[in-house]
Amino acid sequence: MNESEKEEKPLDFIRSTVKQDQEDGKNEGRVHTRFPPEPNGYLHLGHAKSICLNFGIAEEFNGLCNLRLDDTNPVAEKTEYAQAIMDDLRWLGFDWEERLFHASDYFGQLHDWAVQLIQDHKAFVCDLTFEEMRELRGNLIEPGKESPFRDRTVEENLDLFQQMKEGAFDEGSKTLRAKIDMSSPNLNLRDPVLYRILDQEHPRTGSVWKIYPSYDFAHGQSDSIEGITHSLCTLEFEHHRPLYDWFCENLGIHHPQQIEFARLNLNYTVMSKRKMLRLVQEGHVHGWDDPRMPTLSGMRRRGFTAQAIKNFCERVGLAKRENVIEIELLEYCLRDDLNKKAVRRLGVLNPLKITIENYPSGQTEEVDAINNPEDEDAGTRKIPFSREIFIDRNDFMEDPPKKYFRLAPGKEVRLKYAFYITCKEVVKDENSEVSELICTYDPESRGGDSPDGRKVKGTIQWVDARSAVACKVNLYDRLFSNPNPEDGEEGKDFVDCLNPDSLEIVESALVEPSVQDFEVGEPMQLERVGYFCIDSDQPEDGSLVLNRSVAMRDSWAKKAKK
RNA sequence: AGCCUGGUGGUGUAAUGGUAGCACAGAGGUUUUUGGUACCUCUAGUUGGGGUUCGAAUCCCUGCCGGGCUGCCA
Repeated sequence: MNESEKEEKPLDFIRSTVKQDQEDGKNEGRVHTRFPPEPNGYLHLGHAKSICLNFGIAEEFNGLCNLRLDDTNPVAEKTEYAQAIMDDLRWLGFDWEERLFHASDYFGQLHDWAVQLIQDHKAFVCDLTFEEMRELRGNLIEPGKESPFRDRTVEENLDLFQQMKEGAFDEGSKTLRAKIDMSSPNLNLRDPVLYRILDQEHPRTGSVWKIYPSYDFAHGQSDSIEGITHSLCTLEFEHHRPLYDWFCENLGIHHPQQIEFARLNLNYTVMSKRKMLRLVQEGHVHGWDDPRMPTLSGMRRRGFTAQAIKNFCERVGLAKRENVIEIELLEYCLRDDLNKKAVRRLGVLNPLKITIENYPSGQTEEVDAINNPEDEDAGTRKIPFSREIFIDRNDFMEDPPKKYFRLAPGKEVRLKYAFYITCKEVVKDENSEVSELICTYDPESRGGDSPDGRKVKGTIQWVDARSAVACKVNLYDRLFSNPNPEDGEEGKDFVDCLNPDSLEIVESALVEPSVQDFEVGEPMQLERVGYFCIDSDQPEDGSLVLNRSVAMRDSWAKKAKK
């Protein structure tokens, strides 16, 4: 991309702000963002949008982006998740260099700031129970009432807070709260909790802390400590911004700018960690990396490329309005990337045997096949061909409709890269199912052209019977049958919208021999069928399992449906 | 109900007072040894009503609709 093209591309509202700030010399022209996941689950496509935004902006504006694990709640957080987060980020291709941080790195500083607020008469220790606090908070239309403990002396607060820290009190018996405004229309400002007592081992700090800061008390300050300039988050934090600002101002520390954007929603799926956790725990899917999951690990296993995901994140755009992206855009991005990258192979999902009666039995030859018509550098390969082959059942019809270009009694088709064949006879089994086709071939048509120049409209894929490799294939479809499982009809749970056919297993497909040489996850296109890769979970007997990443576009199927 | 926030083709996103554009989806076509890809054409939009203005998606007023907010989650 040259400079003028860069100029012309319109900036989203966040980039416009960042650009303006940089030009105005705000933060000395520095741009520093961060990606702050909580290690309580796996990263998903929604996170990818945020990742691309934060790392993308840092790169575009000559800045930096930190990775910060927001580990303020040891109840739900695990190192397993932290590890997976880093694996996924690296796979996507982003590098935080030496800037891996944890909110827990700042527990000491956060504690000192809490003490500072107490000394400034801006925070107090509260003995209210969970229920009492909720009652006094008021509601959407009525102001709250102040806690009876709000006027404790600084000394008393300091002493109590110290004891909280030392573990003198039971979990839930006391909190440290900010003194802001119990009548604020923004409920987050009604004396929010800064610290709660949690009798919980922390994955990083062990048992040294008995109290843990809340999100509101940790996030902005963590940003501040790291010198973040633009703190980008999703819309649901909009109501927290006044609090974010309040802490930075009242503590007198560097004040990053929080900017909110709309999170990503995709139809036919769910995009919340909580819901995904349920899918995993209740066994609706086979784990966080189930290829039907919108997690990055699931998508990777399914055969998505990092590039396809990044392209998608760029195309979905960025704004403040709620959005639901159509899953077709995701599929488009995958096909678009794979079309350029994936080498082509031949395979049949549903084999139908063909005997070529005029081909000498016992003879085998090799035909040349192009590895990728979109990439000359991918070269060619040889595929074995002989008297007995298999084609896909979909490519034969005994009684074909008009404009059906594939094989039918008396019709001629081209076997890709090989010969023209003509169907002479249909053999049926005892159930009158088609069990085999007897065909003839045209020896002159080797390579797929005949010297007489006759037109053969249909070209189909095939495999040689003797050398083909059997494999199992997982065909994945959308996880939900409802476009918006997140808010189905009333009383309807999102798991009721699960698509019962989201996984179709083909037990005995046949592929050309070289497919065995692929590595796990390496993309291939089975011509005319779709994009596939070898599953990461391979059976111990050495047999092959393929995952379908996405089917080819199929305009014939669309037409035939009408 | 109160507060906050948002409304541009089916979906998403541009245009910030001057020709409503792009992508995906949909329809049709050309090319093709993948009914793929590529290419071409078409369909389709400013939430309603007032106002300001030579001129409004854009500014003002008002209605309507969507989303968020009453965790010691993040």
